[in-house]
Amino acid sequence: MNIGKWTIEKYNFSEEEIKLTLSHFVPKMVKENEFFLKAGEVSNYIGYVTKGLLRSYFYDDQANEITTNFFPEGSLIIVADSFNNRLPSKEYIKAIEDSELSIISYQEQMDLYKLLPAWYQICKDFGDIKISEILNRAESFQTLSASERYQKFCSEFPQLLQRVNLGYIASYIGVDNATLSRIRKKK
Amino acid sequence: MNIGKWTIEKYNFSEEEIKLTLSHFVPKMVKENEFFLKAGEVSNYIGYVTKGLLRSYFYDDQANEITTNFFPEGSLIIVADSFNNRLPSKEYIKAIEDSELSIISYQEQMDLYKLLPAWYQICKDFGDIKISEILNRAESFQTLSASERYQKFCSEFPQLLQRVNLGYIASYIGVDNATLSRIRKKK
DNA sequence: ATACGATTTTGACTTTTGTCAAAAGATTAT
DNA sequence: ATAATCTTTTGACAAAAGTCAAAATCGTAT
Repeated sequence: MNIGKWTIEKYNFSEEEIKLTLSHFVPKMVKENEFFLKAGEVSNYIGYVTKGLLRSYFYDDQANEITTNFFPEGSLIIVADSFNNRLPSKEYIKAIEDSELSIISYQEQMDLYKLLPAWYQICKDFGDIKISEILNRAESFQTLSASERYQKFCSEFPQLLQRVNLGYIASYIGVDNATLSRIRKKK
Repeated sequence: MNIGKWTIEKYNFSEEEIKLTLSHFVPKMVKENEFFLKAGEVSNYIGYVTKGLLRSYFYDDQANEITTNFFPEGSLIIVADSFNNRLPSKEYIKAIEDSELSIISYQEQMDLYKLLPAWYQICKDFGDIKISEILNRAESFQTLSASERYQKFCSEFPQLLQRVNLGYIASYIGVDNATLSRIRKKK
């Protein structure tokens, strides 16, 4: 089971353990424009995207839709605050394309902690990767101009450029729609 | 041992286990303007701040000093990328005031994993708190204006206002020095 | 192909933020 | 107390980004 960054190879699991882990996951389809999670619900699943593309977003005070993340194949979807602390989510997660996920429920995941002590380690490592990703994102906002953030987005996620609305990208990099259009125009 | 958000109370440790945990920590003083970590070094300690105030910063491409965090009493200092992946740090961590920390080395911490399986859980939970903090920070950049970010900083960290240079705050909220001065002027 | 809706671009204008350099104010060392 | 240094404020200006509304473009369903 090699799932990109989210690999469990390095934990030297036995066949047994791998089977045990995988047996706790179930497949799930999410059709284009359907929700994997709605704001107000408590996130009850971690999802690994095997196919397709989803995005997360929420509404700010002025009811603007703010895109916070894209989840193409190979992504792990965890709505950290909601899933970990059993709180209602602020975010929606919606499929941009027909998508296939492999999901594990909160409860199943708790069971795994008991059956497989390494599961804590795995989850901690996954968390560490998330931390690096978000730090990187915060740093971009802190130090880069709108146009530099767009450049960076393009080089980090070239595959997404063809697959998502520019409006989503604009909001993801924290820029007005019209401004992104102008940024793209000049070179 | 109640250390604010970073509490180990909820893990229902025995006296033994608490002693075991604490025995792995050692005290460390960092005088004003001294470094807890320098860029280029591999971060070898997690530090819990019991007294004083430190900050983390790095230099961007144009050699601007960018403040990324403040660590007053009650903070947990982990330079995630460097500590977890044993990579040289981009960041400096320097004391703004004479500070006292309680630190645990990478190795000691690894030993704790073996002696105390719950240590993984604790570290995962600490990571989850960090994730929420950084997400909150990224969201501020994504959705708030410079002056709103300053307001938010003031209400989130009122104690820091009196204790750190405005220049550090400006950089932390991603705003030019002169701009922050003007923001503060008008009301 | 046509028409509808959604997305993207454009124009004219405003507001926000940055830049640079100088002045004012604080702080520290001698 | 004074000089030297660091921090903060200010002014004049420039650049970046936002706003609003209309036009152009694209995609899809009929």
